[in-house]
Amino acid sequence: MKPADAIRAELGRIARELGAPEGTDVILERPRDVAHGDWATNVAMILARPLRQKPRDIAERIRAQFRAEDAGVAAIEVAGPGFLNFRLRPEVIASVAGEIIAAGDGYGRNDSGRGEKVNVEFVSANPTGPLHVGHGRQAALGDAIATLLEHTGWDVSREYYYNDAGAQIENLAASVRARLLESKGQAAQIPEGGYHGEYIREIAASYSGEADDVESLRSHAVTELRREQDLDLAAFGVEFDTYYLESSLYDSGKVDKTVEALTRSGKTYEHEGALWLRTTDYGDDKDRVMRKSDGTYTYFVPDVAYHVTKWERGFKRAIDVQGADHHSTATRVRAGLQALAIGIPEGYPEYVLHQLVTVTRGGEEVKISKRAGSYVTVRDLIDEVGRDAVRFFFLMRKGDSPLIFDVDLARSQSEENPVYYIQMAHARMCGIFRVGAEQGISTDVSGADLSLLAEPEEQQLIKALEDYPAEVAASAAALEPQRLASYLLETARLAHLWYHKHHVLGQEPPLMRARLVLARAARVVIANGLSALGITAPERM
RNA sequence: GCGCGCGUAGCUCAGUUGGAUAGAGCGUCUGCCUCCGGAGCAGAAGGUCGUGGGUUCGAGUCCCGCCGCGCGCACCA
Repeated sequence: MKPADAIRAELGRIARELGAPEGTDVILERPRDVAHGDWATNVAMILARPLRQKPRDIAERIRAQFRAEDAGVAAIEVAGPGFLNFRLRPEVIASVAGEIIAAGDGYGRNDSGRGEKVNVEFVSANPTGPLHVGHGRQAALGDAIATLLEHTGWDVSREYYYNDAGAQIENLAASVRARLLESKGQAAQIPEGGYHGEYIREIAASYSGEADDVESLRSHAVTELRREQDLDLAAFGVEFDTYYLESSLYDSGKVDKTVEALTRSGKTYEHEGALWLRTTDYGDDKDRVMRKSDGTYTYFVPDVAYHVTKWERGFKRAIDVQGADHHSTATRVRAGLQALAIGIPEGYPEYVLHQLVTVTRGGEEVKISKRAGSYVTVRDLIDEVGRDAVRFFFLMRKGDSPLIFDVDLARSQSEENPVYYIQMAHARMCGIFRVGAEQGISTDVSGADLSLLAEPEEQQLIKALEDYPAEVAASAAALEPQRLASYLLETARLAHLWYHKHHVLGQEPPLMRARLVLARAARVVIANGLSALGITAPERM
């Protein structure tokens, strides 16, 4: 049993004896200030009202009844308005390092998802051009969220939705056709809303069919762009389980079926030749058109049909990662799903929205790339700063904030660059074992006496390592990878600090063995954390 | 105008779902370091958490108003 669990159990026992109401949560917190001990609880303050006693009096009674010895507690103090602060015996703290090594790659995982299916949809770029930086942020976010869910026991399916039907694809085909004709010396113009990037010329050049065969031209263009996007994703190290084509929703009649079902629900009406859905019944600020007066559907109808398939495919939970410029779709899609009244919960799907990305170089905003013309591609970034740095930079800020991607910082191989700082901490821990092996030192740590890990830097580092599973759980539950990123930065800082202050190799064998355990435990946590974020943990830099 | 989001150190941002004296990096200043990798370390200065109310033992965190910024407001996607 971990020290914290022992304390929690003992507090629970006493709380019951004092007559605490059923279901009283005993929460242990890591105090911000180390002067407040290793663990603290506010349970006495929580109990003050139901027990009708002063918080400090309750705290005193808990302290008196606490079996400190059994729980590995060295001292308990009552502080402030009624906090109970616990100080553990150093060897009890140190013992955690051994458990971390034993758990290895599995350290930090839990099964709170109970193996239930969850669908995580992200990127979902239209096949009309290379992926841009916003897609990169989505790819990093979506993939990390998916991995975090896997680490917490969910059966995750990564899904990519291709909007391969509709007006923009026609524009794409028309744009390629214009470049094709142009290359043959004929006058042609890219249509309004068409695509102007260099890649359109490349697609035109690789097309061998007739310019007037629009069907063939369109399919060629989509194929080429899907291939290109696949290469971008491969370079980023993102793999999807499913690619879902919008066109298949039309082909299979699912769109028509959805419209019929919505019409039957009585939530629609005809107005000025169009078919409307009463999305205002579900919190929208105005009703939305489903079928335009020209007979075609607006985009959100296939979106609703698409999400119905997620539900029917057995995903009781679905998460959509999207740019914040799409936030209005959330209300509409949910409204459509509710109107169908087929048992889909109100908050389905969950949305993780992220703000825009600005790329800067030399303090100036970068706006264009060679191939795409009007925007920076994710490939530009990966080529320039590497996959790991791109991923980390996209994950270190919460999605709610706009993100400034500083290319110079991401490239720099110094401690100013957070991803290098963390990877370096990992490499250093590995370096100890590498150098040890070179010097012929046995790095066998069996039977190490961990009570020798008593230096303040060691105790602090171990406590941080002990917090890793809770950080993973919190990060996954909130769908916020940046929490884990912050945690890793702090843990790397503590690892660097320890490394510089205390040597491992060259110490008396018992102390060295204990410190080797700590070095390995730190390595395990940093490696597991980086892996949860989709970032590699090199053994040397 | 309406909806969503965001205002925390000079800059870039964290902030353990409501806890104790609000933190980190960069920058600035003062020192240190022959080392398992100097891609280093110790310390200092720096704050009315946009603003005004409210909720309660306690608010950066929750609620309301106001100010500022971003995004969205099509029978586009």
